Amino acid sequence: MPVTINDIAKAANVSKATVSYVINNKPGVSEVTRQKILQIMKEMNYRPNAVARGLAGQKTEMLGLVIPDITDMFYADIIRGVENTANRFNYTLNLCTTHAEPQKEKDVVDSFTSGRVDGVILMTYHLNIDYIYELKKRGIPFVFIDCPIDDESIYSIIVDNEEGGYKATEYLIKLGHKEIAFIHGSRDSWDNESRFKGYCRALKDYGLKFQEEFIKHGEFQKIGGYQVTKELLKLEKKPTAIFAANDQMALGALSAILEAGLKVPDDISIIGFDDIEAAALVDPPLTTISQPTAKMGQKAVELLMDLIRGEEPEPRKILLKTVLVERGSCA
Amino acid sequence: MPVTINDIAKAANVSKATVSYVINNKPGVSEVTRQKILQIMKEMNYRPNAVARGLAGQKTEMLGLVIPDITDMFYADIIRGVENTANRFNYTLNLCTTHAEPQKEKDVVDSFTSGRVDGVILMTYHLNIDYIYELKKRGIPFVFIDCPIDDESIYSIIVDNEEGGYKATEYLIKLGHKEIAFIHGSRDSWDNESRFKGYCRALKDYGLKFQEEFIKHGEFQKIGGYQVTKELLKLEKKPTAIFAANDQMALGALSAILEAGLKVPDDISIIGFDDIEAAALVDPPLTTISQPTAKMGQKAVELLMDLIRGEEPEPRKILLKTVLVERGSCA
DNA sequence: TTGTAGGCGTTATCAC
DNA sequence: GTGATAACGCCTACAA
Repeated sequence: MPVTINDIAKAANVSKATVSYVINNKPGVSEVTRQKILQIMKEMNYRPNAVARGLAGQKTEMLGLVIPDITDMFYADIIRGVENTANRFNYTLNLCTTHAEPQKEKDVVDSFTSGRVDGVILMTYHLNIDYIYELKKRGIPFVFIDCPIDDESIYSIIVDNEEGGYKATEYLIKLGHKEIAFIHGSRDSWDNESRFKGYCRALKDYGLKFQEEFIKHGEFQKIGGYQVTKELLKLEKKPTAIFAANDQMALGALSAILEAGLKVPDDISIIGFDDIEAAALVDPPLTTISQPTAKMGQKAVELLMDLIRGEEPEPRKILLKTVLVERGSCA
Repeated sequence: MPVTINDIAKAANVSKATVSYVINNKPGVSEVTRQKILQIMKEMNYRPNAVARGLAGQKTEMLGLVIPDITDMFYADIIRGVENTANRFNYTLNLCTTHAEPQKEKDVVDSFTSGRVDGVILMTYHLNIDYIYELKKRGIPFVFIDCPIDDESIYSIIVDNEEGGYKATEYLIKLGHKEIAFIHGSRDSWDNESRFKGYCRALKDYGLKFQEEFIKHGEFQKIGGYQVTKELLKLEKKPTAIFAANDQMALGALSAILEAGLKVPDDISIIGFDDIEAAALVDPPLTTISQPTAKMGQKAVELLMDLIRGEEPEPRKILLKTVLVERGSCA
């Protein structure tokens, strides 16, 4: 049986109210009693019960984080950003992974709307707008990262994927490339679409023609990138550069090219997206577009904290820029 | 203001006790009232407050996880194992990272001993035996993973690092190597010491002599592995194989060797430890010793659940074996 | 400056 | 079967 505020009060010969005051160091307690109580708390090794405080004070100092997968570096970096920032606010993290399963996403979010946490950061792919409106009614603050839904009222942190796609393509164009292939990720992915839009816009801005045969689909998988690159290499007019919508596919493309006896970047340039850890380790190291993962986590928490404090921060969308990481796979 | 059990009770014209019974589907409620209450709960979109349940029932259905770093693949895999298993028990995860800082480790553990969680899984490097005994008095169940302290009374999951070190060395020996270098990790690391012991034991068992000049220190860092390998390559009698105490250092060693114009594994073989993601991606892919990360997480949770249930499981130490992952860096 | 008492939302122990 | 009512440990008016 852990020691409670009552035990302290008895031992110190005061009421629990007084003890409570010193716990939360509020004014209105004489220095003598305060010191005495402090002393006794230390002696008895007292630590306030967080659950009881949560009930009484209506806040748990915990925040929920819903994320697809911890073992994916991209998410791991976000989580770290979230945790570090949460700690700054004396908040602790309740983590749930969904593996991007629709049902799991709902279950997890439901479990967070039971008073367990003061607010939730969401990274989900399948929650639809109705559900999210439902969520708003539950009265718990939440912030999306990369929200797949375009609704002005939802607080969210957004990465400017289109600008990233544009930047990648422009980089290749400025390097002198005119025949640039694009490897799509998942068809229904918002991120992927934006990157593709950036690609198209860059081509257009620089007066390059869009070539249907250079557009492939790799489903965000390494193997996908590998396979479609093989197809690309069979074309009579091969591309001189490949922009893959994520690094995994770029890595796949890289293997395919090397396997065909060609050199990167001498024969073909490759640029990826995400800047996963492996990107720096392959040979040649992969040039890519890096997402500001730590900042995404940080901004999400800061926004959420404002909401928890009852503020209504504006704007509701925070747009973060990507950055080009030049390594050795483009020339 | 979320709807409470009282609101439901009023709406259904019963007492909250009755509502509570149906929430926890306990017997002793007529089918009619049960259905009626269920109906109303759904209509009013009621969900029980987890914090209040925690206070009343003395359990939070959450467990704490103290770990150095999420962005390290090794830990990430462990976390995943923990989370999956915790979910099976309907438990959710409260995650805290320490970055292996001594003070942070203490703070975090302290914060978990405030009733916030039902039990804690610890992966720490600096908590000393006194503190741990202190912890036991607090009455909260805890399980260590890779406990750095050798005390029979502490519950912990242990990886047989020595056997892993032995296995790696033996593998090289059987490949015909006689000049095997060893790159140490951190000097004060328990894991590292065990791996080194395994290395020494294997040399001895196979009648190979221990050569001081082949023993280097890389501090578990890639750059460290790189630097000491450069030194190794300057020796008049170079080693024919290198066993690095972790993959990061092995990767560093790999770069150093390739940079020197030598081939792996033709000129020098390399074996690592941990099987991080990058190990499979480099060229040549790294042969390494893999730790059973998912199982470590799983076993830790299972053990902890027994403790939470008030059992006293034996034995208190669970020893897990490593596995050799043969790839292309040894010949 | 300190104490009393009510409340936070549940669970659990009794009676009825 | 169902309903009061007392915990659970803390916070916070309000009173003294």
